[in-house]
Amino acid sequence: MITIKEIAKTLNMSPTTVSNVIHGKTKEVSPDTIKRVQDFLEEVEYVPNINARNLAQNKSKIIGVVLKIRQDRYSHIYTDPFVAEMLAGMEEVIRKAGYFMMTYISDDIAEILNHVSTWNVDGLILFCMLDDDAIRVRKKYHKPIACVDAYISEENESAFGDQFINIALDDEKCAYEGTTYLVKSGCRKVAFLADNMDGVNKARFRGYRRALDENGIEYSDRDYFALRSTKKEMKSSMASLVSNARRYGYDGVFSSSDLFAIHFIRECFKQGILVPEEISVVGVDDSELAEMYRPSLTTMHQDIHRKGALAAEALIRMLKGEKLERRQIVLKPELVVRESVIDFKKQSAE
Amino acid sequence: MITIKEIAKTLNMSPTTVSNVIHGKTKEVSPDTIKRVQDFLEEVEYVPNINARNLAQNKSKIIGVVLKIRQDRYSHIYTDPFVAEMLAGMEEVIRKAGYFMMTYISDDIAEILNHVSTWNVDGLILFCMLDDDAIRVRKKYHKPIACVDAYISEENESAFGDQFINIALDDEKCAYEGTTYLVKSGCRKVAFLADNMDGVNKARFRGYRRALDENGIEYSDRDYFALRSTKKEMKSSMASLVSNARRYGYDGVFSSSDLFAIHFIRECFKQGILVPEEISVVGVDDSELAEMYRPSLTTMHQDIHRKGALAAEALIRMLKGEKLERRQIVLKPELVVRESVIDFKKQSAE
DNA sequence: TTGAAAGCGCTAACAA
DNA sequence: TTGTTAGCGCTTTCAA
Repeated sequence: MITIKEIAKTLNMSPTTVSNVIHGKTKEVSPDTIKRVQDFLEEVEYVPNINARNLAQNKSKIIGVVLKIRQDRYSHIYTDPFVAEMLAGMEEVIRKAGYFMMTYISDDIAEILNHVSTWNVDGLILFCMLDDDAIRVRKKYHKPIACVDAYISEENESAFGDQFINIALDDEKCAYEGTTYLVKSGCRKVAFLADNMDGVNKARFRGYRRALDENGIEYSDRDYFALRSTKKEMKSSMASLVSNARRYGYDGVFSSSDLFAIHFIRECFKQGILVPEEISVVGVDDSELAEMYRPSLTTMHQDIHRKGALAAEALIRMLKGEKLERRQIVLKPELVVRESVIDFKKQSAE
Repeated sequence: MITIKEIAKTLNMSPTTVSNVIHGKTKEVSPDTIKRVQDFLEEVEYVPNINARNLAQNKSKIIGVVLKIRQDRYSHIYTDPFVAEMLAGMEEVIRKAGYFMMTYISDDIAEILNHVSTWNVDGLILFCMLDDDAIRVRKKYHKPIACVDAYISEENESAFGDQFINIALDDEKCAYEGTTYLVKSGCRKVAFLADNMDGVNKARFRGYRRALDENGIEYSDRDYFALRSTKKEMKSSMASLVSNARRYGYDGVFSSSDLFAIHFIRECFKQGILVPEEISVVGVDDSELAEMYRPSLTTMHQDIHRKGALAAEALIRMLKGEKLERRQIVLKPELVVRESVIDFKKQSAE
């Protein structure tokens, strides 16, 4: 690889001039030299050494995407359709803006911080982070941060300063509408399926409860179908949830993700329970799976690709020094009716 | 961020000593100084500046994963379950070996080479590359390369030198066994579904043809179901393939991927054709979708995760200076019987 | 309009 | 056992 210094020597000029031409700081360079340099650069196929550049400029052009996740989860995080679609959205934006995406998977904040600071990462996208974790990152990392689906409590809001944005979904509404749809379709005993009660699911649970309340349906603790989603336990856990659903006569399930919804339905068929005839299911996400599956999933659509893209775009705007108007963008979910919820009219016609 | 020089000054010693301790070159350092340095490093939470290190050592600790792909494909490459699983396999190995993974998506070899050389990438994993493209990369890039699913012709073999390995599947056998299974199950008119005829699919097509030949089934050009898999055309293309299948009385399809198989089946149901009762389908990959779908897919299993991991492992061994015994690793596919092929016994019992 | 030179943080060859 | 120093390739300030 040829260096600027060598080029300068061959062309009989100083490295400064060459560097200036490369960076288009061309106001004070004669058209003649510009041409000479540019031609030569092409001829020798000059490629800058990013390490040197980063060192000199104290930056990296890297955007770190941090996926904090328990290592024993059912699927590797890349194969989760939601994550994949989100990453896809980010990747495109980041690449087109001339940055590089570096994903980092870990459940250890210290490790993450370490990584981020050795690479001198210019900006961070945090996914699946809880309050305190995000704060720990912010305390040590003073460049722009974009979160996806974070739940930041009021008291902590201020700690984040203005180099910060959160892209979220209106989770309460999401579950409220999904559950309401189930009830309106005739379900009387509706479960809430999720594998944790963190920020996102806590909000969804609230929405679910509100829908029950407003329709005069009583909630009992048994209605929360707590899935164990580790590699080892996922299958057996799902099996026992489904058999519970049968035993106690559930006729509807609001699932906190399409992925779980599909696993649930699959297990239903295995146990001889028909979906949607005996149990109706509503998912969340409308990931690529939802339309593909059979029965196709009735689900709360969110534009995952856009969510990723928005996070990346906002981050890049911050990197350019722009001030963002908002610290939080909340996307609206939308019900997509497909086949996994019982068709009320059809049913009553029989 | 504190630097080695600063640390040295505070501790009243030279940067070299500090650097030596950091790197465990501790044979020539007194236990006392070692302790002092280590304690201090912890105290100030020293983190090396990778850019500086890379510059000085002329390396990067980055492994580039190049996904060469047409931009207009049906799904973004991250959301392809096969790719996701492969990346997952790579990521784990790369991270645990102390390297960093940087994915790069492009269909422009020049751009890829450019990227690789600015970042001074230590090793490369190439996916979905054709012969000549891989050669173009090799010509400019002289560090270790691992390919996944490349088809290198004999004449080109030598051009790659020994810093090279290819991880492949026995594609001919894969299609041969899948097709044979369809025929043995009673299918008489079997189509071959794929969206291109590149290396992998060419080999699979050969296997498919051989299976037909050996069972005395004649092949006609119409039996190749050429799917158009761009975003715009995928759906309509699949629809017309399925209606063709019905018109000409196909009773079996060997699909070059699970993903396409599922889309095919989905479209069958849309058009009122039953799978497997009227058409049997065999896929390839056994990606996470296969088991999840309904009917679950009978498919040629390959260990995708392992494929990714193997590529990464081989690459890392090359980076460590080991000589590999083989230039090519060929994985064996294995038939996994599920629900998408007609059950012969059941059928004849009726 | 162009050039000289210092410095980014780290490593490594060599000297002490 | 420890220290000095040059240099990795690029940017940038300041001088010419």
